[in-house]
Amino acid sequence: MDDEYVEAVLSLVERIPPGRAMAYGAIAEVVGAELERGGPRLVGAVMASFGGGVPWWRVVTASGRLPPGNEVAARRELAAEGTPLTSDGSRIDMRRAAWLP
DNA sequence: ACCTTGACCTTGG
DNA sequence: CCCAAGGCCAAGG
Repeated sequence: MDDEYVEAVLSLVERIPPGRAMAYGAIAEVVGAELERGGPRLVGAVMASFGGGVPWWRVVTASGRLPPGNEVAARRELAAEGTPLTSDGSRIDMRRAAWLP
């Protein structure tokens, strides 16, 4: 992916308010609407390589599952900012937390 | 150019 | 809830 696409994704993630979240697919739709390219998998690739500088814990799968590897840190952040979670606490409740710019 | 690999998504069993 | 199948876009070997 090129820098323009990476920038678009990262700047969008930065705008997600605390306590809310966006799915990879949703991000792909918003960004793709302007740049005419990309998709959920590409967004995932961007976050994997360049997501370190943004609130990556607010980006989850469509079903609210947290990204692999950093569940521990993610849970702490989410709990701290009061993100709506499912009863078992393992996933984000996307019906309530979903956010669109 | 061909094939494999992903922080994906939806549907169906 | 878990798994498999198809569809998806781009990168890397």
